[in-house]
Amino acid sequence: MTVTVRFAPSPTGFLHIGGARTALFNWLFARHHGGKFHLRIEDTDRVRSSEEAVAAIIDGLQWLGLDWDGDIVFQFVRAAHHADIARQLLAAGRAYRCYCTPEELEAMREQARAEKRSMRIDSPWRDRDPADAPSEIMPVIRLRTPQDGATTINDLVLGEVTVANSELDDLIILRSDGTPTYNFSVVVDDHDMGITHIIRGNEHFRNAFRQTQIYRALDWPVPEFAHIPLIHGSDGAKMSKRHGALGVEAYRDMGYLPEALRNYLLRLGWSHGDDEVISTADAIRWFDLPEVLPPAPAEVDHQDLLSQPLSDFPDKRDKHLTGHFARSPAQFDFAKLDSVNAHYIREADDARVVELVVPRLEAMLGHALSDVARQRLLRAIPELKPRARTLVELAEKAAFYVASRPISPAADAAKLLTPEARHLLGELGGGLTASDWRATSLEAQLRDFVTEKGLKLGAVAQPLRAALTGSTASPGIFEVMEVLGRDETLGRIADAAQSR
RNA sequence: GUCCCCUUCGUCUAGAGGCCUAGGACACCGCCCUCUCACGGCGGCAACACCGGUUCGAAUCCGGUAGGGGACGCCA
Repeated sequence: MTVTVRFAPSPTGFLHIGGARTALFNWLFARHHGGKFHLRIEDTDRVRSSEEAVAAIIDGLQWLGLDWDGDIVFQFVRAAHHADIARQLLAAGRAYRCYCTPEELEAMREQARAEKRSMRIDSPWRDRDPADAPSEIMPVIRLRTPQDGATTINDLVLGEVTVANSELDDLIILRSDGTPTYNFSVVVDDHDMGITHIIRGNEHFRNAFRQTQIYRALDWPVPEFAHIPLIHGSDGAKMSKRHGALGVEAYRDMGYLPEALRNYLLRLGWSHGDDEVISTADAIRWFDLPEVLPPAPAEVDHQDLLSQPLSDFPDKRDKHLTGHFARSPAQFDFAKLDSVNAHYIREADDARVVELVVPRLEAMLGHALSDVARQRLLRAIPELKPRARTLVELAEKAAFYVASRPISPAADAAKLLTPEARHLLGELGGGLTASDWRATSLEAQLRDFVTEKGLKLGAVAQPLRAALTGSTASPGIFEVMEVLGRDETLGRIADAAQSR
């Protein structure tokens, strides 16, 4: 049986960070097993769903590099099919029509709360004669769930969990308007799509029990469940669209690289020993869920098993083979994301970083960058990369390279340009004659200059930095001069020397 | 309130009864490198929620307490 998983967001907004991680885990699991990763849009809520949200989800997945297999399944178009299945359950006596009004249901919940009971609904129509049905009320269809016993789920992350059936009420599978409900549509779609493993956020854990009961009513095999711990905000509460969660495009705008976000998200609730930086290839190699071993059949030939080499039985607990899931929620931490991002910026290809930074610079400057400016950027990038944690920072620190003369120094840099310093710069400008204009030659010249003057290097380098970059912090000043080139460097020095 | 889950440095985590004087990463602090800022290197601060039990031995197994979270819709 080939592993088949799905990511099933509802298109009611952007692809938020929790959804992105769920998609990542499903994608990794499918790729690890050479299986299928499907995308299903759960758009049955016609009021809250939107085309824009679908586009945002697709855009977000593509940016993250999470490619799905086959066509996107839209749940809404399958509603008639879902309703048919629900009516089959009704015909088979495994579901029934319930004529309770919303007011009656609310009263039942109130009473349950007052009696400190679980807030479940006991519909009187479960056993009532349908002939008593009030003609003016359109009924819903409820699943006739077992009232005794318990339902057990062997969750691949949480382990075996049992809930008494008395805690689970007869859930509605078809609304009074004839449309199927979420839990029911999900089961039918997952079955039809051949989903073998359902990996999703822990907020769905309770649904696993209700969905299990639907599978059983339908006599369909129940897939494996894996409920992953939620991501919490810094306040310790669940991140949701209405509570602090941002769309992946917000992270893109904040200057994070997709591979950095993937790496960070992967490490939230999942680990592989002490590994922090994990390539996508390694992630695919290591990401797995524990096997659920079927009960050993009595006729297994143990002697035969013993004769096989041990290597045929990889120990899934071996940390080099598989990672490990946390069972408790993890707090999102921008500081760590920054650090991971900084690492991937340093690793990134220079030309790629330029392409990512140019639009940001153009937005800052308000005009398109010239070819000269782009060339300068490309040469500056190696010095810029270790100084930026995000592309936003990188753009800010790169701006002086492409700014046009005269540049305006920041306040603290302007302070360095004292009359004495300006005089010194004027002298220096005339003496910079390095023919190759390389950092090493320029450094040699400058060092000669300060020695001659009986100064320390910093006494000239800092005013020079202010003149060339407009800042007190920048890449090495000789590298800056090289990248800027002779004309621009001498021009900026002259600007500063003559400034007042 | 009911049900379920969870609890190791501030945060993400390693840990599978003796390898633990509890390891790594981020953040923070100090030192080194140094023309500034970074990067890098070295060092430091810092945690097994609590109480019992099992055991020669418990972060690890069991029970309880406390705390946190999730779910309790004709939403998904």
